[in-house]
Amino acid sequence: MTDAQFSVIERMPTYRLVFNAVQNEILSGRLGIGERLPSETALADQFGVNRSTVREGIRLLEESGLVTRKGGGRPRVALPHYLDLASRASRALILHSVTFRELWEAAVIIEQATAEYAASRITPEHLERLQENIDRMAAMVARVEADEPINVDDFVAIDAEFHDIISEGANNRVLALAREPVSRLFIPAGRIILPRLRTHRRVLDAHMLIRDALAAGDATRVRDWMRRHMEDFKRGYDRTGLAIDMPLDAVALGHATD
Amino acid sequence: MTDAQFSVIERMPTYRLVFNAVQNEILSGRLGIGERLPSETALADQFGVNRSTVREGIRLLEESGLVTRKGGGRPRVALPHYLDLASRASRALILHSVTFRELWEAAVIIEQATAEYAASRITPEHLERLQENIDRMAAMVARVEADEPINVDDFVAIDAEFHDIISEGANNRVLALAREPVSRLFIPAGRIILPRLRTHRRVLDAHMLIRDALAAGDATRVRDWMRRHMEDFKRGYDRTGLAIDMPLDAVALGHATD
DNA sequence: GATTGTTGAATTGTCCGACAAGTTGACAAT
DNA sequence: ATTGTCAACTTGTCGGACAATTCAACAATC
Repeated sequence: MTDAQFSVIERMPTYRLVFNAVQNEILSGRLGIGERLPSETALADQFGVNRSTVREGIRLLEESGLVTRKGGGRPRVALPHYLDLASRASRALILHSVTFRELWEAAVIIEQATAEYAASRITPEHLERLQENIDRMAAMVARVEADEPINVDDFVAIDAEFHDIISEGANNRVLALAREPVSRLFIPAGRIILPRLRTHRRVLDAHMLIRDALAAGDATRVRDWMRRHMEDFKRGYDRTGLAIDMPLDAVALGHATD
Repeated sequence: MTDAQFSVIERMPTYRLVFNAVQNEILSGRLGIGERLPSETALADQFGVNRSTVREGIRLLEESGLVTRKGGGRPRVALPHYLDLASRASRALILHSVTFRELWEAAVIIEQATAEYAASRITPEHLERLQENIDRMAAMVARVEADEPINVDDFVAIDAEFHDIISEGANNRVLALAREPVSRLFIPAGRIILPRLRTHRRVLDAHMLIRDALAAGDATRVRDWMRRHMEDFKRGYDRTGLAIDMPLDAVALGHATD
């Protein structure tokens, strides 16, 4: 009754073979990071294929991040930065219509853990950058409270930067990778909440409390304030009237084209 | 004294313009998911460029996941699955020489949270799959304890599958995205630990306890057992004598070529 | 009626050859 | 030490070409 099961036959196109071949050279270290790739004609000769085919293979490498073409011209071998993947990840999540609930649940976990690790590892240099960040935000809050207009995007960017600095301070690249796409998706949400509810002062206060706890190296206090900060954000979202289980749809895009 | 600051001039190559143009068509919905891309010649005419140029642009789309060429041939518009990014993410992490400590710290956080959410959301269907998974693992453990040889890769795969099922049960795609690269990097580590320490029985016991707690919907118990399970793993790693702050180097690769 | 051939048009994969624009590196001039 | 010049090399883009596949519609068969 049951038909026999066959595994899919796949005959890769040549340009993909080129891609794999060069990729292996890079991953195995025979082509070092920063080195210039052999010229297209050289590769074409070496592989015994046409230059056009090599070019298509190189495009794959380019998009996969193993090769960058700085400025105008010569492509170099690069090691793809893990955070570069974040933009694609957040794009994929939006296309899959993830909800604010999913986003927030993940964020509250990751941000808390990040902050907690940071408490014992953050350096004076990071604390200084946090202070500088807070100063900038304080200036904007002052303007808001004087009813002067501010640029919402700038405020949100400063907010995001604060959390990014803590992420650096946590000194864990795996966690940073997990955090990045989440953090990016938060930005459009922030853009919606802030101007409607004018929660600027609350954000600033929370940041200062977190900074203090970090400076004191008090992990549980850091964790606790971060949690409250995140819950505040969720309350803000709730109060905008946006349904928490609605997808973060295309509104969130905006700077789609890299 | 200070030189004037100029913003970088960027002149994109044409193939990249093609990439952006088609990408926008897709993201804006004018090109629907599953639809076939216009033919290369059609695109070339439309953009007023050569077919070769269009092809290079399509390679970028291909690698970025917005277009797939099923089996042999015709490219279709696809929405990139977020989990597909994971292989690239783990590759990037390995190239950056992340340490087992970083990996484990992230994993313990994410797995705990995932399991905890799963406690209140997991479906009978998922519980059934967990049971089936446990049965398979039990069979292997029995063979190990009878000193019969087993395939380590199979055991590790079953282990990973157990955690994947829970991740599905947690019903949070953002968390699943964050979890995936971490989970993948754990696999090679598991391959090292298991055969050396023969911890198969311990793993199975932990899985059964977690399954029971999930079935009972007891979030704190789930969380607790998952934490212990993860800590067990770390102890296992410690006892292999591998330094926790050493990078997970190329050993972890192995199936590099997609 | 559903599966299995047939056939012809459309499309992809690959190749070749060509050329303008730009980059690189060496060397000369200021 | 910066600036100018020049030749060799590369990349980006173009045009045309052809075999191999895939697709869709239709015919044939059980």
